[in-house]
Amino acid sequence: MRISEAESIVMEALWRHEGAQSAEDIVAATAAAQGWQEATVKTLLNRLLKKRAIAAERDGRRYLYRALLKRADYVHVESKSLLDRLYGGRIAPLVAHFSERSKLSKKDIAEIRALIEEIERGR
Amino acid sequence: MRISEAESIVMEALWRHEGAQSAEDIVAATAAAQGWQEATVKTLLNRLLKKRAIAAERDGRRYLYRALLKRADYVHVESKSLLDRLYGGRIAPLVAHFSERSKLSKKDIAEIRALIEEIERGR
DNA sequence: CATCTGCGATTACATGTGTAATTACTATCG
DNA sequence: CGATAGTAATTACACATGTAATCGCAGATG
Repeated sequence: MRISEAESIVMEALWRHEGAQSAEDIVAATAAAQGWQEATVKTLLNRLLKKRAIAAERDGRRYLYRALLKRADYVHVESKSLLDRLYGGRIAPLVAHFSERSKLSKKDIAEIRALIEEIERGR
Repeated sequence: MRISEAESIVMEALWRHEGAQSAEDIVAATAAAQGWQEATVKTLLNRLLKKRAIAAERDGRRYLYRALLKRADYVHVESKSLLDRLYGGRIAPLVAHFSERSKLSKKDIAEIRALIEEIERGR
């Protein structure tokens, strides 16, 4: 089941906190920044419920929502899809692309180098 | 202007060849693999024309189509969007993600290492 | 108890997208 | 010249998505 762009904004808000959150919390965390009305957030929450990406448990008069879909899983699916579609499924061409295009910063390069070394050290 | 998933398949077919191609060529290059009818490809070509992502020049009774949008630009927009949405705009976390998740192959690692070294050598 | 109020549930509506079928036009062939 | 065939243009239609407004119900309040 696909998560749309707008829905993913709501998911991010849920992922940012461990525990379950009320609709009000989610609205507070997203509406202003996105220029959304509360109703919009409610709709998105309902669609995510339909998609089983989140769960709701009653808490008195209201519901508390929490993510069922894990961020890492979502991130992986999205990333892999992009890598497959645009870079033949390999990561090096992506790095190469950014190195030519956006010019990687010193920091980016140092980070990647450190990562690679760490991976290689770990066999 | 956004290029949809299906439309991008057509763009890829156009990008694969330098010169302009006929609708028939594009159909041959995509329809079977996607399980599309010819009409579907025609629709996509027209939508891409509307979006100014491609251009058509008359060639006798038919048209020859060619990409206006450059693949590198498309790839960049898509990649940057993903990086921004999921990895805080930095590339190292993406590499880290795949190193944990998909397990990078020896070849991937060697490629990335070579890239980094090349970049660093080039200052 | 009658009402208000805060939430969730339902409904709305325009646009985008996937996927075609149908229509219309224009060379070409008999 | 009229029929045919290959193309492109127009129309179709269901479902997804962005973005809300409205409805309805269960407690809180006077």
